[in-house]
Amino acid sequence: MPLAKTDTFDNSDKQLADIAKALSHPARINILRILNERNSCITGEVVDLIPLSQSTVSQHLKELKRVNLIKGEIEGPRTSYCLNEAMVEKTKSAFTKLFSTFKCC
Amino acid sequence: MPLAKTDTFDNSDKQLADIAKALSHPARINILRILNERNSCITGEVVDLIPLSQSTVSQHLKELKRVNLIKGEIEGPRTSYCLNEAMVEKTKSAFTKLFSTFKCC
DNA sequence: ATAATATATCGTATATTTACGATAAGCGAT
DNA sequence: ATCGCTTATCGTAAATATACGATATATTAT
Repeated sequence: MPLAKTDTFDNSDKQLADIAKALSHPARINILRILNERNSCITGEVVDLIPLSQSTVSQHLKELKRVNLIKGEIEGPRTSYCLNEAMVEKTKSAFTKLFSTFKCC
Repeated sequence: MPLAKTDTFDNSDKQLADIAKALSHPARINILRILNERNSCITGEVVDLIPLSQSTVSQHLKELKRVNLIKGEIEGPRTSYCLNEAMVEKTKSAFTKLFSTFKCC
């Protein structure tokens, strides 16, 4: 974003757009699905399941953590990730709310 | 996306990620709301309501059109845009389905 | 024909994203 | 103390995204 006229947009739209951004890569949706199935997962397990390098997967995890969709807990030498259920639900609500404003929905 | 290992991801996840990308800018969410309220709108009206230049707004419209969330119809010298209701509903369903797979939702 | 209007596209600058390998930092075991 | 393992971060390259002004194109009106 070169210039920041962006400040004039509605705040909740900015938040929703930001979460949409976090969901805008198939690897990250994949990661959410994995964490949902396994309840929790260390980085290495995610890396084994995603066809991307360790460092790239780590970046995707970081992005999901940035928007709070997942939580990471350090357990000795590893990090255990899991869904942040509260945020997942909040996100679901936010999308539901957006679509409910559309006449056709 | 420098390299294209992306081909190994689930196809519907790739589609959903792509739509999420289209929703990942507040201006574009704003445009969807505007088109919903007014049923249809020419480019110029959208430009007047969005704090961005004409060319930038045109790009955002193009991105929304790329994923089929909106339709554009040329009407003489103008272009009239409206929501693609079928796609809006499909998108709603896709998100609903995604979130319904999460245990917490 | 020409002028005015509307809008998409071009050219361009900057920022961000995505990807990777390499490195650093932390922990546990030896 | 050192080694091995795990993972985050650094450095970097390439691709995309975002923004703008300028321009091209098409249509309507004069």
